[in-house]
Amino acid sequence: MEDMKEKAELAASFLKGLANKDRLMILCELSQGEKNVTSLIEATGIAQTSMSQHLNKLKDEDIVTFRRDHRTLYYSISNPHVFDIMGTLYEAFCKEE
Amino acid sequence: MEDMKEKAELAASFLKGLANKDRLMILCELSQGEKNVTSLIEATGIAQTSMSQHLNKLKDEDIVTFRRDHRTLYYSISNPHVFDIMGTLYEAFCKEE
DNA sequence: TTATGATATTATATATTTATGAATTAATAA
DNA sequence: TTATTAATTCATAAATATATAATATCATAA
Repeated sequence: MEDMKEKAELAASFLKGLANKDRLMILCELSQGEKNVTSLIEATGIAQTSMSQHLNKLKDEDIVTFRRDHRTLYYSISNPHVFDIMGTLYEAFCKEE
Repeated sequence: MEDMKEKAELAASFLKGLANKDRLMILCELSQGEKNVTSLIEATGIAQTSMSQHLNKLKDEDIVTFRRDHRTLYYSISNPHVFDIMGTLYEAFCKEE
């Protein structure tokens, strides 16, 4: 009851992490494996400051994580449920018949 | 390429339709079958004006539809992909171990 | 050290979303 | 007709999200 409201709030917050064109494009890239920030910028055309902010939001929602190698940060998807959602979105919007 | 941006925009818009605590609670109710507005209000505690606006947004995104029976409007989920997403959210946030 | 490359943070303007009160429509019963 | 029930629409304030420019940090190479 109240429990359900809490769950709904958590779930909504998670979905808000995904519900943005740029962040979906980032996740689409990351679904192929880890990528560093510069290559994400090149692949998507998203501005550097904006990329940082989007990655930060994805981190806040525990959707992605990263590791550092020298100067370079490699990001990757850390929440397996994201793959399910991406799969559904692919079915719904990217499949031609 | 550009194609992907369009798809990402559509998908983001769809997710935004879902990414709200109140709308998830509404969809949770509707996942059991069609419900009229008054019973949705009773079940969720969402204010009447707010309920109307949320239902309208869900309609805009083609997530729900409705039929009228006399004075009463019965809403139901019209997009089957919503069930997939709800299933993933259930796995991620509502399953205790 | 200093310069450079890779990325994050801060500030801020703009746009979008959400909440709420007041008024409105649509259907039916009295 | 008029009143009532069921629901929507409109207006607007408050909260959040997004975009962008400027600055800062951190690691490394010269």
